[in-house]
Amino acid sequence: MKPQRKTRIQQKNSQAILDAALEVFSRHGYRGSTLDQIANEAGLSKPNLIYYFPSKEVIHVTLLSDMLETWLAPLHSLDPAGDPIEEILGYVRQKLEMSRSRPRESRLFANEVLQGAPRIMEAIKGELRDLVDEKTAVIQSWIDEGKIAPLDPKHLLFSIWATTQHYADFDVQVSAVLGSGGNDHFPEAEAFLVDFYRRALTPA
Amino acid sequence: MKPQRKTRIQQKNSQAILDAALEVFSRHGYRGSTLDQIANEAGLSKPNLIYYFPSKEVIHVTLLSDMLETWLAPLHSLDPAGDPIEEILGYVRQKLEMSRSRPRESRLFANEVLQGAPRIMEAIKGELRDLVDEKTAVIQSWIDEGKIAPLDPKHLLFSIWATTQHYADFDVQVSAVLGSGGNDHFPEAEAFLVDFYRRALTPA
DNA sequence: GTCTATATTAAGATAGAC
DNA sequence: GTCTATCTTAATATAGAC
Repeated sequence: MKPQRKTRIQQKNSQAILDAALEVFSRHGYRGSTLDQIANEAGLSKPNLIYYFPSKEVIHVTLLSDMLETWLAPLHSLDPAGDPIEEILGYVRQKLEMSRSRPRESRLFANEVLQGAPRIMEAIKGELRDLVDEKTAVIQSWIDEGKIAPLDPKHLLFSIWATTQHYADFDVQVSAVLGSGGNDHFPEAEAFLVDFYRRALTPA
Repeated sequence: MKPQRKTRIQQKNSQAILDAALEVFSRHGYRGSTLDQIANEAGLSKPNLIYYFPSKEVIHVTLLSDMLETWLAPLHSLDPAGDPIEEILGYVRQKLEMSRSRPRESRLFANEVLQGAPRIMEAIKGELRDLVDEKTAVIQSWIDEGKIAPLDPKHLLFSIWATTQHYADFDVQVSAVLGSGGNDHFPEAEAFLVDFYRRALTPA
């Protein structure tokens, strides 16, 4: 047998570690998380965990890098040739869907930015900022053509990030305020946000 | 001299500790913060800090309790007898002003909720939820009278919390994306949010 | 009221047997 | 590849001198 880059068991364990680390880091932040918790969650011993990743920091950076592409994908897909209002509403829907399907990634990112983004500032000032510049230019052109209301495009994006990620990052507060047990609040959140943004964006 | 409840020096040191703790907890979360950091920031020795507060947890809970009243004040002041749109826009302005003047409190709260709100869930399910129920009933009555657009009142509040607190909690990302050095982005944030909510809330 | 010194626990990481 | 045992450092907290 030729040597493989990773055996099946290594693939499985690496994945289990990253999944466990996402669970722990997303709730407790970097410094609030321990290798013991991660190893426990992954069903591995602490030294075995260190066999796969050389340090706590490497696990954290791996998670952040892995998620970045996924995180930016919805904004990438904003189509300059599409219908302006529907494009933006589609972006809102996709971002909310990310909060629904990947709440841990959202909280991981929120924790990192709250703490001053020490491990991800480079990407924020690079990739993210470039993409925002590109897409806000598109939104500005829609405004100039009178196709959507004249609202500052960058602050419009901030509002979309804030309102959609809120349902992942502040989930315990949302559930506590809405009551009604373990209900899924995303359908009514989507109905609200789509209606809300359509009203705000439709030109007078 | 009669004994005082607290000498002047005790008042000063207690305050210095709480201020330092707010600085540290708001950036690193509960478990990510250390008494060393707090003592250092307060200009006191670690044992001296423990002389004033019996434990790390007590300091944290004190901060959370102290801020809660301040935090809910803007929503308390929403006046059922006022002009509906102006009342809600006033609430948006007050919440944004809180993000500007008290970003550390905002981040402290965000950290706590992100981590599942272990130390504040009681207040969220009690005081906060009761107040939200009271004020969303007011907003619903405005909707029923056709004075504002028919948008789910609770999700409307979530959106206001999310968009205004975003400028405190994600400040490093906002600054990185907007660029332009150490500029104060709050004036343009206020202009955006007021315009945005006025459009969304004005009945068709 | 404040300090130095230290007890105690837990965290990140390593050594070496199997 | 995985484990037990352990090293090292740092964290919360306490004891006791001043």
